[in-house]
Amino acid sequence: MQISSRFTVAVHTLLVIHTFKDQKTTSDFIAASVQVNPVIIRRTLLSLKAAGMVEVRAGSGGASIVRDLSDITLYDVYRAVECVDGDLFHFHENPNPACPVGRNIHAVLDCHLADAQRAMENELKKVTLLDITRELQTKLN
Amino acid sequence: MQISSRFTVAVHTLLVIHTFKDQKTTSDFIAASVQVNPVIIRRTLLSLKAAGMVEVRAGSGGASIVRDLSDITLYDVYRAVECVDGDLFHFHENPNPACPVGRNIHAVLDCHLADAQRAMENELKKVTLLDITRELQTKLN
DNA sequence: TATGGTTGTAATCGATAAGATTACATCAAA
DNA sequence: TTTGATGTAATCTTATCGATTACAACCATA
Repeated sequence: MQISSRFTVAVHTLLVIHTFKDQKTTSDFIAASVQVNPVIIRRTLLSLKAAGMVEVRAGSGGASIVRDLSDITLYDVYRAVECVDGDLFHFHENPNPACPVGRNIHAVLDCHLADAQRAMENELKKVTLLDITRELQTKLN
Repeated sequence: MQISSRFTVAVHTLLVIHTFKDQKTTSDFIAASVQVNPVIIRRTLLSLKAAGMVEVRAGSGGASIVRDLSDITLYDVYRAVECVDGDLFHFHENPNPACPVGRNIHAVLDCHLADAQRAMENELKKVTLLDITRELQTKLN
């Protein structure tokens, strides 16, 4: 199983808003670049808005980024749109407490899973949208 | 979306086989500890066998670990049972090449996603089954 | 203020994947 | 040969994602 594309869609969305900040970046416009349904983009924007990253103009249309790009990490975007209830690894629900292994499996495994998840998240925290937009600019030249 | 429970089920399975190595660890026996259907355990064992970690006695029943515990990392188990085609993050399929963002989104994002995935996997590589069994033994005392 | 384009949001659909379960052929040892 | 396991296919349920349709609410502007 994979982490859903909501994350990459959200990053793409933010990059479009930034790149075309002089135009009206409607959900249809963004959807044309991402090539997903506009409703997906609207839902993505709702999540990003809830996280305080963008503002969306209902009625007139368009979205803008309202936080400094250097203050938005990939991790922030990941958390804003991904439905992770906190745990990356799904644990089987009912290990048998009557068994010494079942009774202790969580105690011996949880910390290692948390370490792995944290390592992944820390990597995402290292990269800001500013970094990404600069890399994008380099590609465009 | 989460990584499936196949991974934690597989680790649990290996721990049961090791902990009860003096008994006949059938799929029913293991399933009773994990509390999943025995067929799930049999499929898990098939994967672990394909990865050269266990041998399973068809007919007579039971499974054994056939590699040194210090030579089996959590990452090995993860790869053996998890259907990851390689990528942890699912990328939206068709970014629009006619858009400067769509055309370059992979170029600017892929390496960061790979870094994050690698960081997670490296953490899993640090932990061996020997470590886990020792921690389990500590809990049991 | 009437219009038209846009957002917010619900509802439905199809696809995919996981795990549960049933069934049974195959196998190996007693 | 009987008995208890494994190997494996098939089916079912459930959950989630993304696509899609539909429409009310919204707002700038003509």
